[in-house]
Amino acid sequence: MYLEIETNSATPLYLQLMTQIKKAIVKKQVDNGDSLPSVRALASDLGMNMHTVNKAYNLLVEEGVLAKNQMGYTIRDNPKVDLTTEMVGALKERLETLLIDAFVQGLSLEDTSKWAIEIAQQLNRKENT
Amino acid sequence: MYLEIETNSATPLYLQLMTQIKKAIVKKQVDNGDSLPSVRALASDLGMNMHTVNKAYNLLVEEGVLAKNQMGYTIRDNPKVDLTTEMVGALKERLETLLIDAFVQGLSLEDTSKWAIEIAQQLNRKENT
Amino acid sequence: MYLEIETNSATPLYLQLMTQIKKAIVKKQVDNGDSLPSVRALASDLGMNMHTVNKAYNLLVEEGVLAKNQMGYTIRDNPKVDLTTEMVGALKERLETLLIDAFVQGLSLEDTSKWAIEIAQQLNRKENT
Amino acid sequence: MYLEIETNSATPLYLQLMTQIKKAIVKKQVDNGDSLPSVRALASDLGMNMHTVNKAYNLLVEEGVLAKNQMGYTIRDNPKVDLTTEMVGALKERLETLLIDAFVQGLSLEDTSKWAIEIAQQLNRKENT
DNA sequence: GTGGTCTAGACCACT
DNA sequence: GTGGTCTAGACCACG
Repeated sequence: MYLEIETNSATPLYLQLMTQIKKAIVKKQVDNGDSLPSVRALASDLGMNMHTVNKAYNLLVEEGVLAKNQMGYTIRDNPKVDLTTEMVGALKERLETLLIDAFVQGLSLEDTSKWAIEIAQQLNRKENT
Repeated sequence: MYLEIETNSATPLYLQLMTQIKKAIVKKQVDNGDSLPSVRALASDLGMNMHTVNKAYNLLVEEGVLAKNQMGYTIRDNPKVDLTTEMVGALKERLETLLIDAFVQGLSLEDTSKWAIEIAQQLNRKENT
Repeated sequence: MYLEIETNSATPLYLQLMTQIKKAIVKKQVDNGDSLPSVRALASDLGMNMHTVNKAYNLLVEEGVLAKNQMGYTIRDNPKVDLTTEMVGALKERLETLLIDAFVQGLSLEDTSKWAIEIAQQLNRKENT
Repeated sequence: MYLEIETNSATPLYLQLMTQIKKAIVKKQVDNGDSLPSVRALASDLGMNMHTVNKAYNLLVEEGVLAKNQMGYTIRDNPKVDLTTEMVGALKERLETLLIDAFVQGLSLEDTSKWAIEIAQQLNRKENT
């Protein structure tokens, strides 16, 4: 599992970390039950603060993406928790603002759909690292 | 132009204001050249501070959504001209993380596409308020 | 003398008016001694406030570009007042910040010089309107 | 990096600050990647308010002169990429009004060119402070 | 300790 | 009456 973190980015490190882990799951570079590096190990690997990794892991547990046990954190792929209406609502809202931003710049629904398809294809293309 | 602001929201007021204004443009509730309420007037209307509105207005000018002259701010719906590569890149990145979040929750590309279509239809449905 | 004023511009109207009048002088569309439209007339012509025209005229008198007498304002071309060191200093400062802005964007002295020559040629090309 | 701010100047503090920082970049007193003083530190150094420095920094980020990450602001001297047509247009307009102002005072293109060369030489003369 | 957001209030420039 | 600038001080998010 390769996690790509950009130190020079305005988006918070813990958020980048969260999406990178999710991305690895979506790309099937990790499987259900796989255990993640320890907080300390990953922190030193990525050159970031322990607290930052910890925060990301804990939020992923809340989202149902990771499981926490005595030995550490593991991937929790298939048996996803049921989609709360809140989560769906939040996603739809993000989608709406994204579309508004696109439309106001003169882009069409077709343009963005095309992008979405491209991105989805890239995510389905399994790559090991 | 009805602007819906939620004081108890995690997203900053000025960002909410920006999307609400863009939404009004996309929904064609306002037209090119229409002038916006004065910074201070809107601020007191929405129960927020002048500087917050000011920030939103100025950012919208930078995005090319509003125009500014000596007498205030006006809608600039017309030829947006150059979509910077950065802007497209930023939109694509937002779309990617959105899709990752959706997929990891078990949603499919079809699900999100369906939502996108619904949202786009609502945005095209002209509503006056 | 054609004066081009852009209502939709961030630069103050009185400043636009001042440069337009100076431009007409530089382009020799008006000559020394020519009288200018009255404040009221010009104001209604350009659709702006009397105070605004008045301010522009008075500042041009201060700069030595216009002369004021009982009958109104006249062009004061050739016998320019001596260049105060302040005025030269101000021009040099404007030039410096302009060059800094250009250089920091990756432009060279040659680029800007080329522009300056083009602009100067256009200004020398006498056009009557 | 020495920043020269004049409190008793007609030009706003945040603009002065912006040009001073750009000047330091052009004079190569700072390099790509160097980090800038924190908003609050610089503010107290220069005897101005945090928000004023903040505004200058943020505008410089938009101009592509600074980069922002979680830990603060850094110099971004490198490939500025796309010079927007707007930016070029704005510079040319500033140059035109500057030339008009110069010509109407009896100065020639040669005079101003000479100044430009002097200024450019001074900017190329590396000075550390 | 870093920046981001929001509020409050003052003064100035432009029309 | 419009926005622009500056100050002051508070609270929050990130690392």
